[in-house]
Amino acid sequence: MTPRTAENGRPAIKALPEPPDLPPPLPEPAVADIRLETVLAALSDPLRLRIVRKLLLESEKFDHTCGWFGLDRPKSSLTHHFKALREAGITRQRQYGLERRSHVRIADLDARFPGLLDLVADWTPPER
Amino acid sequence: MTPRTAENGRPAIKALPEPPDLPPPLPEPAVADIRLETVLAALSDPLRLRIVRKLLLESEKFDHTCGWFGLDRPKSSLTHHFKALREAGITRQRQYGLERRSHVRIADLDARFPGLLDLVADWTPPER
DNA sequence: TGCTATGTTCGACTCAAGTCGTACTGAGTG
DNA sequence: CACTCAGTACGACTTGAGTCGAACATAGCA
Repeated sequence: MTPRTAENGRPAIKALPEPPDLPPPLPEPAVADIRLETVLAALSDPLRLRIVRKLLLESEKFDHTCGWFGLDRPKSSLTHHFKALREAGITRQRQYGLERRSHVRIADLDARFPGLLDLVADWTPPER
Repeated sequence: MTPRTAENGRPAIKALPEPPDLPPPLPEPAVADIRLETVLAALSDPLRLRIVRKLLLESEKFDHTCGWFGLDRPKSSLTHHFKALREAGITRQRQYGLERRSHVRIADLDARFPGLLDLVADWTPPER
């Protein structure tokens, strides 16, 4: 594992290479249009913080469906939160048949807001 | 000016030494109790982002009154926002006679969320 | 004593966000 | 074709945040 920050010993957060031919991403802001206010607002919700953190720390394959997260909420709520993350520029979503899979736009966010994703990865959810 | 981060050339953001005898701070969370969700929510408002950024970049004396910011809002709105910043653990406020002066808890925030204040300092307000 | 200046407190209003149920869509499968 | 499964779309509800005006509090000063 290549560490994300050389100083600490935390596991790496690494952008996975994108396979060549993929379904096009759902509508999302361009890198230059990602706004700090919007990103912070999107990340101020504990559920979305959990989603992004889990994507950062536990991603195995290229991207993951809503169901992979094991969130105990109705589907309509999940749609809401995943849409918020995508429209803020935090995640990218692609349609694979029926499934809509998400991953974090690591390179884009690192370029725009260096260090931000480390804070998310280090976050600990509030107990109970 | 000692740079906050050695790599870039941005002006320093430095915690100023606290004079020995000061009025006690208004109620605020302890360092360990500062929550990322809360901080991000507090910073997701453009006006508060402006306040913190201005404190980081233009602070000259130890701390500043509400009026120093030159914000064109009624006083009750300012009270609301400064309280939100203080209760999130971002700023510290002290009462000097009639005035309530604020400064950013730089050391505390750096310890808890390294890099976060750099993002605020680098932020550019939306035009118009 | 009164005036001014700084800022709080309260309550009202508006609006956005989170929450969810229900109905729908569209791909895969038998 | 009928069925299931992943997820969207829509609308309703509730809550909390931002907005502000008006009234109040208090330190300093003339």
